[in-house]
Amino acid sequence: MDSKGYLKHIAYDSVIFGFSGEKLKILIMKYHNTGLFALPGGFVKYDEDLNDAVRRGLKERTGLDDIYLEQFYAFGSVARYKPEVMEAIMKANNQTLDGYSWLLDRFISVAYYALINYEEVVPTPDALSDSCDWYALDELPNLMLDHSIIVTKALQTLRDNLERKLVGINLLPTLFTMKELQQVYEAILGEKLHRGTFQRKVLSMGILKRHEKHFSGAANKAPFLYSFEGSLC
Amino acid sequence: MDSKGYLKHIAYDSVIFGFSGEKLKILIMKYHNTGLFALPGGFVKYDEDLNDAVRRGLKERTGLDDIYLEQFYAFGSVARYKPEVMEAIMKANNQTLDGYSWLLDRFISVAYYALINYEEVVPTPDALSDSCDWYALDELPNLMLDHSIIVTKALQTLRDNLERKLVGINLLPTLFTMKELQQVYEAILGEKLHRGTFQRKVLSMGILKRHEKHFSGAANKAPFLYSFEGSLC
DNA sequence: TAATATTGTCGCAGATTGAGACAATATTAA
DNA sequence: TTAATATTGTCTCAATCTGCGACAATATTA
Repeated sequence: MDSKGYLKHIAYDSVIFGFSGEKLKILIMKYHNTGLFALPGGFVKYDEDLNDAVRRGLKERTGLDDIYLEQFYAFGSVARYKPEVMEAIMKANNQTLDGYSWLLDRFISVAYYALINYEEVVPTPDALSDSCDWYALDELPNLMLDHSIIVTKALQTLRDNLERKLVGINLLPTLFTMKELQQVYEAILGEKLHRGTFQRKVLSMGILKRHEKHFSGAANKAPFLYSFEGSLC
Repeated sequence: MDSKGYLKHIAYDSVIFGFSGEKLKILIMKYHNTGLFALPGGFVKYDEDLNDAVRRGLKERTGLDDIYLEQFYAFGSVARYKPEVMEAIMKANNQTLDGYSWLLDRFISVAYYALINYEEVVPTPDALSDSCDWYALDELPNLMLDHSIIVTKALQTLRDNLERKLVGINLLPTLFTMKELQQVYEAILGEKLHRGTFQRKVLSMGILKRHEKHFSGAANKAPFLYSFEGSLC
């Protein structure tokens, strides 16, 4: 157990979605002096639930508790085992490899996606990285290892789950307009939706509470504000 | 690396579905002299893809290659860490623990479900178990650890995926009648479906090929036989 | 006061779904 | 040989859902 109290061979990666400027974005880390971009990830302590490990990592990266989180796949191919990548990251940080050789071993990574309110987040790098920043899905840098595949699968799973639950709400502030909610859905699905149909469908689910109108200062009729009614899905 | 060439801390469990007697059934192992029942599972070799490890295990348990297989969740709570269970199994087999202490360590288990043609399978126990047999979902014995939860989640995921793809077909022989297909769906969903509506919907998907009629010997109009047309989903 | 951009809602046509009905047919009973 | 029976293949009809345009309401600007 020379692995600093972490389980060997097991890692997690997280695809943290936010919504801003009518676009879906995710958090990406950039490692010191390597030009390497990666998903936020981490390891699991010996006495820690896998899910708790991920929440711990999310808290460190975003400052948030109580995040909407969904596990979607465990990536376990041999092809993703590239010790030279981890070695480069360690060396760029002047770390000796003593006691860290377990990091060069093979890992199976359990991937999660999270949905958060963009405005509440303070992206925070870790010791090995010099940035943790938002990137729009259509403007991602090249990601290391199989992280691009992980992002693709995260988005696909999110789309599949979108119809079952009203998860899109987790990407918005407590109060939001129908138009904002529609824009979230359009960003996730990658297609335009008909305004009337969307509103009719969402309201028919009976889980939105309508509030007083919001006078935005724009040259048009003021929209209602809504909030989510019910337990976190 | 005293773990016989397997990755530490990582296991898999498989929920292998078959259809027989109008019921959904799964394969359950019974361990020697312990009264313990469990899902078929195993470990991942150092130079082996996670998915390949599961297929290797399925081949051993069922004799089949090319199985419809879907990963659905990685179970990683600390609560599932109960070394005394594994110890009891080993002792009941007169195994010394020398060289096997890695088996008493904590494991995260990646769970898969498989859909197979019941009639093609020859259930085969492994060295530690004295049976590998079919159990109907509503007549399962008590399963060790969190395996009951794994089964529940497998069934739920299967139901969710059922509408998206025509996966139910994987539970039937190459040639089948519309009634048989409907019975598979009813067994999975746990509810009766309307005959006319079901047939219309399935045929509208355009992925079934109709063959000549099948004279069953029953006192009624002979049904058509169908086969699945297209690539394995 | 008129023009403009959105919003909230409605109505209609087409598609989908749920449920029953009826003829066709393979076998058994008379 | 013929009638009875059980199941199959298909159809129809009503109810519901969906896509899409239309129209009035309204907050601001010209």
